[in-house]
Amino acid sequence: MDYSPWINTSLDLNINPQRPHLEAPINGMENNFFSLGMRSSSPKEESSGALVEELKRVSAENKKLTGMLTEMCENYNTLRNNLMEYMKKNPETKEVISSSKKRKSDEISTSNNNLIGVNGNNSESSSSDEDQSCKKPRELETCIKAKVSRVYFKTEASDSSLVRLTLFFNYLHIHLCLSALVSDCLTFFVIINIQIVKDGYQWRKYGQKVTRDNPSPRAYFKCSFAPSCAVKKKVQRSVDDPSVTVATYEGEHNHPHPSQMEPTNNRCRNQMNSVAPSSAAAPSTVTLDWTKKTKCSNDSSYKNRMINSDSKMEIPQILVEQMASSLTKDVKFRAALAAAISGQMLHQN
DNA sequence: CGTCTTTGACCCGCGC
DNA sequence: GCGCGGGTCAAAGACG
Repeated sequence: MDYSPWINTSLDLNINPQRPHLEAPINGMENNFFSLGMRSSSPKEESSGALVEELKRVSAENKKLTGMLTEMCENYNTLRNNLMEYMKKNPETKEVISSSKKRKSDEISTSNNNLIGVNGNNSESSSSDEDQSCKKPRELETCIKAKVSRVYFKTEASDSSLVRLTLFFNYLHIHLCLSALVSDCLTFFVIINIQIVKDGYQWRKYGQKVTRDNPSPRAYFKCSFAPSCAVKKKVQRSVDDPSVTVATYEGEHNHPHPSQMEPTNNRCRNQMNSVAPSSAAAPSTVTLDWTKKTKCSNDSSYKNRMINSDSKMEIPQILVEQMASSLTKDVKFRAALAAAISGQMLHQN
């Protein structure tokens, strides 16, 4: 193990490309934690100057990240406002009735929930062939009888299955109770992947088809969380705007939201956290189950906070709460934290 | 080895 | 009746 006093907290944001003192490779976050706790042999005169320099660079990076986060929050607020305006202007979209060429009669009576049309900027762009066919009177009648409901979501096509926010908490000064124990500036570098899963449910892909009016393939999913759940989902990129992915939901779940159920094992938890394969399954990353908040309709307090708060600072506060909660639950984090504390205590003794 | 994804074949409704 | 097109099935392969 490299007991170098230097900790590479850089995020490579080109804030300061020249970092001659950061030559040692970083072998993961645990190493950083352990090296933090074990460092004791370096003269403080040498480390203090470099630490100041590092602190400056890290501060610049943190400033940039703060700007990125602020921009992201602004975009979110803009999108949400657009949605609210659209919902006000087009109240009928809440009750859009769609048709379906159902072959199975049992699917007809599966659901009777409302349909919420969620379209951001171009409300018509994401209209699929289903809702267009609904405009036909005959099929409209069929729709009413069938009470087949659908929920339309508009998502970024950069990730068709989930929106991944990678928040870089550059030097997350976890002082907490440690500030009393740690004499030096204890700096943790934490990369947190927050996966905002679209709905949090568990889906199984059972088909894919290229439709006539859209070159992008349409994927068919079934809810696989409960065998008796007949909810289906279709995911297809918008024909008008390929950068937009449209998910069409059919039916109503006959089981509680997965996030509301306590996972029984790690595998189950992993499946709940990601409905699609995660490409950034770094060993030291912490995955936050964002779905616990974003789709938990029963959590009225959180819902009100999200709806009523237009302040940009509200979201970071929520993020902080979730991060703190997830960090404390993470076994690796606790182990690394304990190692760091014990290392510092040994160092002081 | 179990689970999930892929993909070609098949089924079924609808229009002509 | 036939062809088209959307939706579904299921075997095979991929993956962890």
